[in-house]
Amino acid sequence: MNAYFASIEQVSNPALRGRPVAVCGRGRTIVVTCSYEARKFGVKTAMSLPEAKKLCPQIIPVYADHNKYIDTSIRIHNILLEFTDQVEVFSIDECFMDITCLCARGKDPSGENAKDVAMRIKQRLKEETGLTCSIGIGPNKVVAKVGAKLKKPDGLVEIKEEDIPAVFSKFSLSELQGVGVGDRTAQALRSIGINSARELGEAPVDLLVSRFGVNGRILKNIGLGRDESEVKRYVDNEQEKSFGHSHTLARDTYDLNVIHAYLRLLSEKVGARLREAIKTGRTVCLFIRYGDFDGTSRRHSLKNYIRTGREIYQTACRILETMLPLKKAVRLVGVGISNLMPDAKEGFLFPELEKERRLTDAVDSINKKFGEFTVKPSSNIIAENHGAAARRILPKHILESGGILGRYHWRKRSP
DNA sequence: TCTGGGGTCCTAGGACCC
DNA sequence: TCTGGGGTCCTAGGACCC
Repeated sequence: MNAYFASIEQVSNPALRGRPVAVCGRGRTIVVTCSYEARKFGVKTAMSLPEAKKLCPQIIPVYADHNKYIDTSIRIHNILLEFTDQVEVFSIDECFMDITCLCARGKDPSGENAKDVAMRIKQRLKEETGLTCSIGIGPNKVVAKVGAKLKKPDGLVEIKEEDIPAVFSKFSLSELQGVGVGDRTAQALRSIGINSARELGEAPVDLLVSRFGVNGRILKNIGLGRDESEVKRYVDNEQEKSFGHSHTLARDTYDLNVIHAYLRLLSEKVGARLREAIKTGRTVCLFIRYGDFDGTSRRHSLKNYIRTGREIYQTACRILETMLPLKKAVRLVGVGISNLMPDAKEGFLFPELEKERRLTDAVDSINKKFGEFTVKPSSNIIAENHGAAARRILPKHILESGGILGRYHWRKRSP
């Protein structure tokens, strides 16, 4: 999809159409995606918002609404599934499709070729969602993906088998970005004298394997525009293996109260995601990024599977203790859970746990109806305000509390 | 007032088991 | 007193993707 998040915002809010829009986070943030109107001013993804404003003072920042983008993606998948069940989800705004069976290819002179099918897909997507996309057609996924990058927005590029060597021989390494040759790999390749797709394809496989391990062989194939992997069927797309949330603090801090408050908030988010997916997990990961951008993560695996924000928070706190005292001010905290298992939803032996399950179920159903964090632990207010005032108002035991309804807080604006 | 937030996969080394 | 070999699981950390 083209300028995906920004385009969705423009479709859902007519006031944004034709105007420079930057979808971004809250606080110290960057441009996640920007509209083509903003790109004309030189605004790019990953730029800080102040930087973007310098280039384009009239830019309209819009706070990213991830759930909206996921919903749109699912609508797009359903449209693609009208064409074939071989729809492989690659990212929130990219899919591979195997349309071989849709192309009559010579058998029937009046039949469709790949470009006809692609035009129909583009048209359907435009009608149903108002969004444009760029489609690349090729004999394999690597070639199709490179093709899709060649013309944006609203592009359609076909690279035929016989044209691959000619097309790829023109590419520099940076044109292979997004196909498995990121910045670091490109840098490493340059350091061993490989500067283009052609040189990558011609490089001895032993050299690449000794430098890049299992990826060495894949890299050589990318240089040659080769890819043996199949397009997965939609039903065979893999389930998520982990959930996580992270947040950059308004200011770098050593204040453990602030850090704990954010850990609690993030843990609640992760727990809610986990329960929505009807899963439990047993490995909690804590990620800290310091003011100098140096980052570190630690994990801890539990014997039992957990499902609540409180349990995730408690585990994250234990991990945090192993990282104390803080050597540097903290810029970002992140909490994740992995080692997932389907939640059997069976009853608990202990009444306290059963009570907590009923509590989280009730909170989840309220939040599902009225919005995220309509009901939440009181300690979350601290993170949301991130101010000394909130910290003074709330006693320590509330910060550390969890799972008891009386200590949950009703949001003022809630219905 | 440079530098978000969501993920996956790979590797190396240690602990532990049989 | 000396001490193999196969395997799994866990963790830290790096690289990469959008």
